[in-house]
Amino acid sequence: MPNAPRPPRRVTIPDVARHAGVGQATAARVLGGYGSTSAATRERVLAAAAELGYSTNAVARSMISGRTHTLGVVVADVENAYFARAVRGVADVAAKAGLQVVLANSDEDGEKEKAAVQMFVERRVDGLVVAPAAADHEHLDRAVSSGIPVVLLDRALAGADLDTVVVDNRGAAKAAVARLTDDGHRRIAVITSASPADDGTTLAPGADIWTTTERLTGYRQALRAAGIPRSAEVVRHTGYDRAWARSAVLELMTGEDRPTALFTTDNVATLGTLDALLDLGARIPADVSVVGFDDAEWATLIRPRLSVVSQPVQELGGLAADILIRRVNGSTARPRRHTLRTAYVPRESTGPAPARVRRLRAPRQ
Amino acid sequence: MPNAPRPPRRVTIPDVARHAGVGQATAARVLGGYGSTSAATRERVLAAAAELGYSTNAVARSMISGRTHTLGVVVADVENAYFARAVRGVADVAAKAGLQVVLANSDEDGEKEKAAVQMFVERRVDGLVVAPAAADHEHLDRAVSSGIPVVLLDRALAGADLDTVVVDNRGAAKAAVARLTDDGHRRIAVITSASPADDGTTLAPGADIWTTTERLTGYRQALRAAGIPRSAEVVRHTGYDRAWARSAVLELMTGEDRPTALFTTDNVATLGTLDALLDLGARIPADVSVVGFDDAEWATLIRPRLSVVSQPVQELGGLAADILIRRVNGSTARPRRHTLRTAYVPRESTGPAPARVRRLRAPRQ
DNA sequence: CTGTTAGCGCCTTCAT
DNA sequence: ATGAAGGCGCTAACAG
Repeated sequence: MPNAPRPPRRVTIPDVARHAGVGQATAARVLGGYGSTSAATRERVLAAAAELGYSTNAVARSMISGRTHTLGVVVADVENAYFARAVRGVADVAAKAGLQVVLANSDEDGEKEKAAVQMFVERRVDGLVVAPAAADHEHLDRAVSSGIPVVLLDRALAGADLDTVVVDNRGAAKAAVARLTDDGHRRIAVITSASPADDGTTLAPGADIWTTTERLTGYRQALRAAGIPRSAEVVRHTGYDRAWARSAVLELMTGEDRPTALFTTDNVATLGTLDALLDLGARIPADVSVVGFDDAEWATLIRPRLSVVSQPVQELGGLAADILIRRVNGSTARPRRHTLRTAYVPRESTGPAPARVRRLRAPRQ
Repeated sequence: MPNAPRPPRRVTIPDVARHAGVGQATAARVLGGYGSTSAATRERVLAAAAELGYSTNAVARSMISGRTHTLGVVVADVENAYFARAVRGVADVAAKAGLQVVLANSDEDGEKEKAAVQMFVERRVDGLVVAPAAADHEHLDRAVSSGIPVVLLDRALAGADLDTVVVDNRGAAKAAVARLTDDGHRRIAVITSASPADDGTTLAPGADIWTTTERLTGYRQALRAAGIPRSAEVVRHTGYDRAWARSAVLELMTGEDRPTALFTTDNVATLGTLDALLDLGARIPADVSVVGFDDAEWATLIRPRLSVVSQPVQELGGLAADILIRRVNGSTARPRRHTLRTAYVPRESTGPAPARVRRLRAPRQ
């Protein structure tokens, strides 16, 4: 990196003070909006400031106040609609409190997450929202003990004494799958994305699991409640990749004893699953029912419209910001888990199990 | 707001120095990674720092260097996939240069944008990426003259002497519509979203227009080139709202002399358009061809797959960050416009104009 | 190689 | 109501 030249010197309070012919402290008082000053001097100072083009130096102010009016946010990837919405939720609430949001993408990489948290601590953000990718939480605890409150978003972390904002993934999944069993489905598969670091057969050791694990647990509970044996469970981990999900479903649906219902735990899996079903010429829901986790703008675009479990993503982000702001303002309430409600949104992709399971043939392709 | 308590005092360099039994400057040299120190003292300082849990105060450092290692980004809305991708592009390049990204959403509101820019200037960000919503650029010029380089993203601003990263909207639109005329379409409509502040009939006065205007111009040029008279132009402004776009298309397609091809200038318009077409039972492309601007994950999910004009959104963001970094490092090149290439992606939603225009009936609904 | 000493721009006593 | 002086935590000269 070429040695960056330092920026030009900006107009400072002493400059304004001199120009206005008042003391430095006086100028500071009117420009900082504190203390008391006579209307007359205020005018002169303001005029001088305008004339010189003065602009507050928030860095210097932070130096003294110890607050940066900034919230750090670590998510896997802002490009992911889920995180984009969550970030928006954080940003909106933050903005109302005069805080800005600094963003970091972890790409589900624990090391990147730790590096980001470290930076945020050094930058003295006022609070931190983290959708954890790393399985441990030492780095987060360190942030907290150095005075920066942390809120976990979307995913809980075992053993972490941190505020956590999540949905009841297990219950939501269980309820969704229960609809399927109620409709007579006995052979129900789960299609789920694992972390990209993963080899596709087992889940990566990481926190992103928590969400997935919970949803899988909910699925199992629903099957159990319907009297379906463990041996009838069908789980496909596909890696966080649409094409991968597609081929997994292609294989699954053209095999023996294929499922009559598919539950996808995230939108990447859903997209790949639908790709496969479309290519197979499967009729939804006549041949196979599909339920996705998380709503999406295209869920109502496709025909049949996709039934989903929707979560209040923006609210999750907003609540995280809220909690942080409260802590910044001195709250010392015990950290706790906040669980927001999901909603099962029945649309057209789910229906009764077919009386006869039609055989699906792989596309020429 | 409750008066925020100031944060606890953190471990500082003097603390570490004392603990290590060295002078303050020595400790600073080790911890700041500059100057030279003996291996022995370095060890002691590092040990002391680790023991006390020292962490650099980037705020104090910024105070001196004048750099915050931060880029401000103002977009309409991170929730919008387009901006999410652009932000990601900026963040990736920024991260490689050790910069973080601070985010602000303008919601296409010029005032919000100005407030955000103002904040960024006060915070002394090292550079600013703005997808302008405001039509004027005084606030941006002020940022520049106060030493903060600005890059315009996605939208140019008339008369602004700023680096600008865009695509050739006009050319791309013209090329896409030309495909339609080549396919024999003579009645081609444009469906376009205007700013939400708008009443739906005219475009709001703002910069977001630039993109739209250019695309409309391209559309007109293509028609003209195909010998289609101005009187045959069909333009529907729908407000930035999917349902609105849907009803506009519903009305348009059930009326007299309906179009045989639709060109949508953004994804909200595309979504609403497809909603309408689906509800009308229109066969695509037999009854009507559709071309969208901007690719999307669902463009290949629907059948027929959607033909689109795709733009390198991440690259746009990355280039913006690049330019900024170069300027931070001292470049004084004249600001210029950088135009990235788009690609027309033919898929299945476009085809020859129908020989006989089938009448479409409004759905019972 | 190391320690001392000024500030960076602002807020904050403390006097006046 | 206003001014003078000290310090937030760090870097940068300058000596030694």
